[in-house]
Amino acid sequence: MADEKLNMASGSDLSATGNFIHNYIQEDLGENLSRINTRFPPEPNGYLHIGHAKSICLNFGLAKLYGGKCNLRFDDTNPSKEDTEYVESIEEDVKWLGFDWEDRLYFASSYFDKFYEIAVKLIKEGKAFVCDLNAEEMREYRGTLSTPGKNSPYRDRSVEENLDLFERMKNGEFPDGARTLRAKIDMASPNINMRDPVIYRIAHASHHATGDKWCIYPMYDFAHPLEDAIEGITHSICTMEFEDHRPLYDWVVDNSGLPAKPRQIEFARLGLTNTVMSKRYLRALVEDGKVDGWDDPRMPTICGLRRRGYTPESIRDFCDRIGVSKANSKVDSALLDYCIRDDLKEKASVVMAVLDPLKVIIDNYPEGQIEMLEVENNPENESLGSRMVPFSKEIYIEQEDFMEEPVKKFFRLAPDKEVRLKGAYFIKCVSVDKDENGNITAVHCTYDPESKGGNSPDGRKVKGTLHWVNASTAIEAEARLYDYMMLDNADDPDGEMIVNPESLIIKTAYIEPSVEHATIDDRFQFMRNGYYCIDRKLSKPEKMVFNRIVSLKSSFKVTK
RNA sequence: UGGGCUAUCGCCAAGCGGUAAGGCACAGGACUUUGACUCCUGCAUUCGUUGGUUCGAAUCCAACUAGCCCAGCCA
Repeated sequence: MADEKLNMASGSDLSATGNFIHNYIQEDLGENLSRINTRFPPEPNGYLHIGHAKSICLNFGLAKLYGGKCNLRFDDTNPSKEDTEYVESIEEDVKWLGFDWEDRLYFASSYFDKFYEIAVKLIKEGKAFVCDLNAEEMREYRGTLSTPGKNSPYRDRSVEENLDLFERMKNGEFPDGARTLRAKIDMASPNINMRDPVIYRIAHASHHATGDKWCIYPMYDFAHPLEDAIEGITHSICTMEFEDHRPLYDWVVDNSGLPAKPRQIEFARLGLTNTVMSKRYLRALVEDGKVDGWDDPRMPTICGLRRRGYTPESIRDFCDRIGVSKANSKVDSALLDYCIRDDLKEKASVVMAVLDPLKVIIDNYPEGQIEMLEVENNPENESLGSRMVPFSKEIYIEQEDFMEEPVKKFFRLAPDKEVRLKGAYFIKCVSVDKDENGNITAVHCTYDPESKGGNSPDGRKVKGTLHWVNASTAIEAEARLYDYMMLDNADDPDGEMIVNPESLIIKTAYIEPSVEHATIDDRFQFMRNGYYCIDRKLSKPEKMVFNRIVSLKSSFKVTK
């Protein structure tokens, strides 16, 4: 089932062009490869967001499509930033998105011995050296974007001395920053990444997985290609900023002595309107208390989207629709909205809830009577069945569904106008109660007993159908209405982060009693309003809290 | 400014020398016991610009222009 979905999500037609990565893979498959392997390689230093979801869908999707495997690998080569807390949340998120790495859960840190061995090999071959330059000196020697660097004075140490020094680095004889191991490539390269890059640094830090076993750690540029080669990854897919690193990636693979020859392919990161994606800004929002943690329902994090009520299916569908290219881009958040509405429209039961109540008194309805009316749960999906909804003399409708002086083309309730109450009766407005200030306090109607269920035997039509809720039996719950986290494109890196002040509006919702036993993964459409779910963090049986996942579209505009 | 990359509809994005797919958004209309959904219809004589090659160019060549990335002992 989940597999079918995945297959569909990644396009099952092998001849489909899809994107440029498919083209590369198909070329490679035609030549020297019989199958492909990919990997999703997060550093466990933070929470995953929807940009990672794009990469996850891409990597797992490609592997599945071309009959290969996708590994989950933690790129944990920098102990000062990493923590097991993050590996747990990342595993949870990948699983929740619907992907399965089976038994292929790997850690860069489990290859530390192998990396060390290869570093020693490079030293012996005269391809790496221990450098005593400090950070500042190294920067000076590196040159600039437009001027070449110059060789480190330590570049020509003997193999023996390098071997000795490197071992002593490993043994903890030197403090952090005292020395580095560098690849000996070309200080005059126009590509700065090739100017004798550091491949090992000293860091007396405890590693989340290896503890205090090591005090030297490999750099990304050295470790990553080796991780890929060791695991037999054929296509190492990463984001565009690593494009300049590809020559170094290839250099490391070529000089590693490892037989594999993974190919690095870069694609553009996901940008989304009305939000921020960079870890730095997301962290700032959390730390400054501008949002309710990493899982705030406005956040683009996977845990935030999950708490908001997005389904894994909708996120996969989104990732599938946005495509993959090398061009910088920013996808309209309206597409994500579309994806979740599209997924929920046949899955979610439609219930009635009123957020801005206006009391309606049905004058000719028997006092004290409550009758149960059967209403289908989803007109587009009969398999969702039906439920019973209580109805009586006093009900609530939305304030916006009544106008004492209706604007043109207003076909909801107004004096002397007749409308249908969904699944109940036709009602006609006969009078209005007002307080001393002239505010409407209640609307009086009469109902047509013949129209039970919502149709009149005489065949007369009404233009409007309103949702409603019985006043005496409604559940009072909290409704949290969300809007985009950021105003338009307010992610100004230099300015203060301004969260959209209307991104969270809390209201009281009066909901029909059928939602009483709703649990965490239940999702509903509040009729004519939007899709909602239980907030997994805040909702309690005695005081339910619903998150609005996304509103319904509306083409009705009041034109006074 | 050295190197790398990118530029096709408001937003994504196919296209790979034979005469501009698709999705979202938007606008009309039909339908409707959700002003939702669904269904029709419309939405790039034009592919950053300018030249060139060709019977023919978004696709090839040249020169411009604009944007993004790189000078961490981060990933």
